[in-house]
Order: sequence, then structure tokens, then C-alpha cells
Amino acid sequence: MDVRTIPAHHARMPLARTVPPAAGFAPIAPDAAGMPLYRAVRREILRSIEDGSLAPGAALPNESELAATFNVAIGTLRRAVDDLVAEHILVRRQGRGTFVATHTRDRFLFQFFHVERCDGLREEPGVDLLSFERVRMDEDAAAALATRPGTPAFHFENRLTLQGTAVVHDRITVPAALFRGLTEKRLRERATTIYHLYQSEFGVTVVRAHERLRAVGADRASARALGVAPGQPVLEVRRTAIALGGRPVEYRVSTIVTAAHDYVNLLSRPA
Amino acid sequence: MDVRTIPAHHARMPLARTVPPAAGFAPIAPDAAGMPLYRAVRREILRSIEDGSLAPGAALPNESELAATFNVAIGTLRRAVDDLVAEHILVRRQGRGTFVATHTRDRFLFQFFHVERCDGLREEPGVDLLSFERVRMDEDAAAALATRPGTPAFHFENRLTLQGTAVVHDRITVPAALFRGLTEKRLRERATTIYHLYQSEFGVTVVRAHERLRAVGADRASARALGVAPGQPVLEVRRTAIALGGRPVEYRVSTIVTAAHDYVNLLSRPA
DNA sequence: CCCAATTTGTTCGTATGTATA
DNA sequence: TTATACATACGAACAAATTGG
Repeated sequence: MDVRTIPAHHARMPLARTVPPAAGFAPIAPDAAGMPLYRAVRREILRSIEDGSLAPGAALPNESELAATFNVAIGTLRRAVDDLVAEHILVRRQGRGTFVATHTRDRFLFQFFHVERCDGLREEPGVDLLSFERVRMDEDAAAALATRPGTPAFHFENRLTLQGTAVVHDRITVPAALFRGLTEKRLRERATTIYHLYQSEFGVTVVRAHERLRAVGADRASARALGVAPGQPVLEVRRTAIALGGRPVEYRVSTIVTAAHDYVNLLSRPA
Repeated sequence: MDVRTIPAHHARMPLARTVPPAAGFAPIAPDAAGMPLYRAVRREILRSIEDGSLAPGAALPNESELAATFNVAIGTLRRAVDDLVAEHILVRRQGRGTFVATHTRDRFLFQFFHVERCDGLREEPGVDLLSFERVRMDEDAAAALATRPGTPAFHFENRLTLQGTAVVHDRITVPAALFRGLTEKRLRERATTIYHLYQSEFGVTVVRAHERLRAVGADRASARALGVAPGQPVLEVRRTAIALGGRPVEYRVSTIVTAAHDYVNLLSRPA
């Protein structure tokens, strides 16, 4: 593979290096102008992940090697990696290496699951698949997923239980085009989190999401799924999940019974 | 002031420097053992802010000066500052300096106010003070504020309006001991955010918070304050705000009408 | 169990670019 | 324009964790 070096817009002339390119790293695009070097490096690493050269769980070349490949100082390389680690896209392990992050249960609980019992008990929810169908997107889903209404999609419902009680009812819409071959069977038989399934089976890596929360009266479907009276106040969370390239890939409406559980949110974390 | 240097547990012997100590920096505590140097530096800067040597809005000495004071490399100093900037405790401005963060409106909207109209419109809320009294803490407030029920406190209510509609009803409890001299008048006549008042008038700097959200039926007081029917589903947010030393300083129950507004939450931010 | 190799983590120091006053 | 301060980039050495012999 042809690997050009990142144009050095710093004064001290770096020595021409002859290190062979690490497999999977594309040359630097010419539009890096005006961007700090560490940003260009970050983008390059990102691109290698997005185009599949670096699969989830894969180890990156070690830092000095990577720095040599990009022809940047090790400090510059480290800064790029720092940023990607902060975004949960890479994971560093001292003594072992740097890896492309995978969607583990821990990450799911930490980053994407905010429900816990009032007394603070957190546990992984049990999941029941309630329905699965091929549909065409309604307006809400289409708007969230940046496509047109009517776009083919999969729609399925999950019921999450905590400590044996039904607490969350999820209605999930994903574009069919991104999840070819998704079946009820595969959803039901997965032994992992949904986002791990997206990642390992469809190459869709969710990296962030935004949510809008409202209090509503439970509709009939949610009430039945959750065993509460229709009209009872429940928390409705509409989440749009964003994948690696910045593309919205999942629209999810969660209905949460907050009788004995809370949605928890940390405003800034202590260091 | 007597400023000792941070004990260097690195191999290369740093030169003894004779830079005069920057005013307001306490000597390094001896329990820094095992802690990376940049953490010790961070803690030292924090302590200077907490003990008032560095007031909100104050400029820190420039980086080389600070590094010399602590007898660390500039990179190490910068890493400590990086962390404090990420926590919104310091603010860097290229060409100007590094400053202790203040509670501006922007910061309030960005970090502590999560309500916006369904269509995404964000604006600063209008505030009406509905009540103000001296009370003794109930169990909830006491638990949140890590004291005993019955502890003297101030309790006051705010109504927030967005685009002319009442949207949020706040019931706020703060320990009287931390806010000596707080009066209805001072609350009503402030020209700033509440957290700015805490900071500028009482030396209480809120740095983070945690929230627990639930859907409930509006109680009578909130229903009246917000002009909705009692029992209508509303979002209830119980927030505990944490000040600089890690001490909880405010317990707040917000009741939010989510008919035309949402509580928005970002799960991980793009870099 | 210990040792050596590997990899990230921390710390040092210097030079130059860029924004601000 | 000049001086100041943070921002970016360079490079080197050693510490600490991990792994495999």
C-alpha cells in the first residue's frame, strides 16, 4: 500500500524514514491543511477503523512504529490516540498495546444504559424480544435516521427486566440497508449486547448517541409490555445512535417505569 | 509564603531552581506518594482555588512560571492544567492566559441546563422566585447533602419560563451554614445565574452534579406553579450539586412539563 | 519464581507557531 | 510592532504493567 507521509507544517525538518507502512493505514488526504498534525493523525486512524483495515478488537501497531509510519513525533501520535481513547474508540492497555474498542457489557452499562434502582443498585438488564418485523420508516424514525419516510427498516421491541421486574420497553428502528440479513433468530440468539451484535455482525460501531427525555402517560403497548396501567406516568427516551462515520444508525424509543428505578445522569465527572 | 517543591520521583535529577514562588500556592502535601506528578500538581492547583488563593476569574501565573514554581517540566504542568480544563475548573485562552472558571450563563446552559424546545431551540430561561424560607432539612435533602435531617437550610422555589411558557418548577434546598446571609432579596435581585451567585457571594463553586430522573404525576404545588392539571405526567429531576472540595451543596427537585420541551442528554461528545 | 522483551505511562526539555493585548 | 501566553511539535529517557520463556 502506498503510504504518503503527513505533510509536516512544522519548522524542524524531520528525517526521511524508511519504516515500512503498517498494514491498514491509508495515505493522508491532501485536505489536512490548517488542521493540527495530531488531528490529521487522529483522522487517519479513524479512517483505518471505518474502512475495516482495523477491525474491532484489533491491536494497533505500537506507538513508535505508528509514529514512524505517519512520520510524526511520538508525542504527536500519542495526542491523537489520547483523543480517540477519550471518545471510547480506542482502548489503551499498559504493557499490552492499543486496541480498537469493542462493545462489551461494561461499556454498554457505562455509556449507554442509565437505568438503575432507586437505591443505586446497577445491574445488567435481562432482555426479551417481543416483536420483530420488516417495516417502512415513519416520519419520526426517518427524521432521526436522516432518510425519507418509507425507507425499508427493521423494527423490533425489547423488554428489559431488572431484578426480575419489567422496567424498560424499547422500540427500535434500524435501516434495513445497513443491517442486511438481520433476523429475529439472530437477535434472539445473540449472547451479547445489541451494540455488540451491530458491531460484530454488521460492521456498525455505535460511538455516541443523543437522547431526548419526556414524561408521558403509558400507551397501551408499553403498558401491556411493562405490566402497568395505561396512562400511568412513564419516562420516554428517544435515542438516536451515531456510528463511526457520524451516520445515525438506530432510532430507539424507550419507555421506562420509574416507580422503583431512576434514569441517572452525571453532569461532568470527577477526574 | 513557604513553597516547597513537589518531590521528584523521577530519575533524572532536576536542577534546583530559584524562581520565587507564585503567590497562592501551598506546599505539596507529603501524601503525594504513588501519585503521578501531574496529579499532585493538579491537586495543588485545586487546593489554591479551594482555599481562596486563586479566586474565580483570577489568572494563573503563566505556564513556565508555574512549572518552575512546582519544579516540574512544562509538559507535566500542562497535563495537570489539561485535566482541570476538562473538568471546567480552569479555562485556557490562547494569548491571554489560564483562568479560574466562573459560572457564566454559557456554562450554565452548557453544563447544567438540559431543557430545550422539541424543535431544538435552546434559550436561557426566565426565572421567577416563588417562595423563600428558612427550614430544617427533610430526610431526602439531608441524605443528598450528607447531613442529618433537621439541619438548618434555606428552601426556595423557582419557576423557569421558556418562550413565555412556564416549563420548570425548582424546589431548591441549600445548607444554611454554607450560605450565611442568603435572603429572598439577594436571590430576587441577582442579575446572574444561581450558581454564579453561589460562587461570587458565598464562595461556593459548583463543579459537577448528578441527577436522577423519574416520570411522576404533577403534585398540587407544581401543577399550580406550571399551570397544568394535577396528576399530569411530568418529569421530575432530583439533582445534587457538588462543589469544589467534593462537598454536596445543593439539592434540587425540578419538575418539568415536557409537553413542548425535552430534557436532552448527550452520550459522549464528538471530538 | 524470576527474567527479559514489549508496550504503554510519565517526565523531562526545547523550539516554533498562533492568538491577544 | 512587540511582548506575552498558550498551542503544537519535536525527541529522549525511564517507570510500570504485561506476557512468555
